[in-house]
Amino acid sequence: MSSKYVPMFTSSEENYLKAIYHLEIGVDKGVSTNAIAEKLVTKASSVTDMVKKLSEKELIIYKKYQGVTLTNFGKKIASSIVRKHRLWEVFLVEKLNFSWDEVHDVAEQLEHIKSPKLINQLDIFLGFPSQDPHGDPIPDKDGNLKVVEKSLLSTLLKNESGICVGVNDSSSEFLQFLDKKGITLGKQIKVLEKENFDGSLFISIDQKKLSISNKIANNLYIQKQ
Amino acid sequence: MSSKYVPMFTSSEENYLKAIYHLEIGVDKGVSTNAIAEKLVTKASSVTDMVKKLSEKELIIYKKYQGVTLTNFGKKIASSIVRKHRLWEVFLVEKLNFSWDEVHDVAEQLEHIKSPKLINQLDIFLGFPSQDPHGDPIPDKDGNLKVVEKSLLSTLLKNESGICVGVNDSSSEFLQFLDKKGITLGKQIKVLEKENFDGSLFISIDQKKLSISNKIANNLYIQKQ
DNA sequence: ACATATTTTTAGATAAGACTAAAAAATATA
DNA sequence: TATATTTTTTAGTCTTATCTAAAAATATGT
Ligand SMILES: [Mn+2]
Ligand SMILES: [Mn+2]
Ligand SMILES: [Mn+2]
Ligand SMILES: [Mn+2]
Repeated sequence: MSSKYVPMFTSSEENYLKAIYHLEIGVDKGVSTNAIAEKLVTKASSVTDMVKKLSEKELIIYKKYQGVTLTNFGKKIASSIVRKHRLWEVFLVEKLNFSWDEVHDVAEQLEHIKSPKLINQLDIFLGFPSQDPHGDPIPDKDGNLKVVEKSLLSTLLKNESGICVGVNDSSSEFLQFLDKKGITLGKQIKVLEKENFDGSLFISIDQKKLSISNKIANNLYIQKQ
Repeated sequence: MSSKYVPMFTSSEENYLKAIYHLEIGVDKGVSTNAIAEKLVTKASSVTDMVKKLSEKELIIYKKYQGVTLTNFGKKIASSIVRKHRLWEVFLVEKLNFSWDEVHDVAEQLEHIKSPKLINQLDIFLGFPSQDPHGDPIPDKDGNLKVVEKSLLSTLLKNESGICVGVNDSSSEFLQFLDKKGITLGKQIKVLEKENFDGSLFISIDQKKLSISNKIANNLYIQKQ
């Protein structure tokens, strides 16, 4: 009888790994203590303590004052947490009738449940979704992401159009704002006018026309057509 | 990522409340420190500490050396944890293809997820089940249990029969043993012979006949016919 | 280059929840 | 009733994860 060694980490350790995972995307330097502290709404001194522990466990590379980087091992753990988070979000929306602005806080709890079988079966039950309700990709078991081509709505020019495929900000305020305007994933958006002085857009979606600020356009991902 | 959910009670507090809830069923005295310690696989001194805290929060009545009793408030919290535990067990078996001997440990984790909407929607999704996979009743939102008439198989006499409706021991060893013998909830069992000297039974289930020990018969609930 | 500002680390404290060992109270037994 | 045993509580320690305040290192600006 062979039993596989499954490393156990505390929820706190997992949250730090996930924060570092998100923060190191697209940057080549180490992730700073302050950046982690800000993301986790904690103090820099707490981060220093935890970062020493994670380094001890070979989950991250840490040298004093140099910031941190995930090791391959750390990446594996972090992406498995992200995978769980996003699969649970799909479950909540698809099966339990949650709206996309209600799922995040619950998923923050569910992502720490330890059971390989649970997450495998959930994946099967949901039909192997590749994206969560916010259009973010769900890592596979090996941590690989299916990268989808997407651009910010703000990069569209006048008379160009695209399909709404994701959000940059997934705060419930922003998501509820989008709901109010009838902007949901999958919908087509066409830019009818673009104001130079403030970057605001006049767009059409469904049969409706509306204007949206530059801030909105900077937080909405579309797939160009 | 930045939202900090402040739970009303910690997982540890909830586990103590649940343990007391189960231990005080059918007894009129306070639940002893040692009984709680044994149930939670911890030390009596730890129990004393926690019991003081729960008493402070008016979840239990505690007087030194007298054992503890849940207050109505404590009962409400405890039964809501049991409700969550059992609903999650149903979910795992009905939707995720877990077998009844695999669900308990995962449900021990899931029962501490804080989200009233989650548990309401889960209840709807599962079709308002009244029992968990082990035949145990699921408390409603107010903590009320639908009491079902049931007896131990060992109380059946020769030539009497009944429907298998629950287990007294839900350890995975016992449940796997039942699986191996083809004994699952809903099946009819008839007592063909009853040995006086050791209490063992010779029974029929489906088309098969088999003998089971008194220990088994003492851990299986049936509804008499 | 050097003073200033910012970032990061250290030192020490706190709180929750567990433990061990020993004291105190309750219970059982002779 | 006196003694022995068991149960429960207390006292003190440990670990994890936080915090504040202060020191040290790094980055910035003139
Ligand atoms: Mn989320
Ligand atoms: Mn998401
Ligand atoms: Mn259970
Ligand atoms: Mn059960």
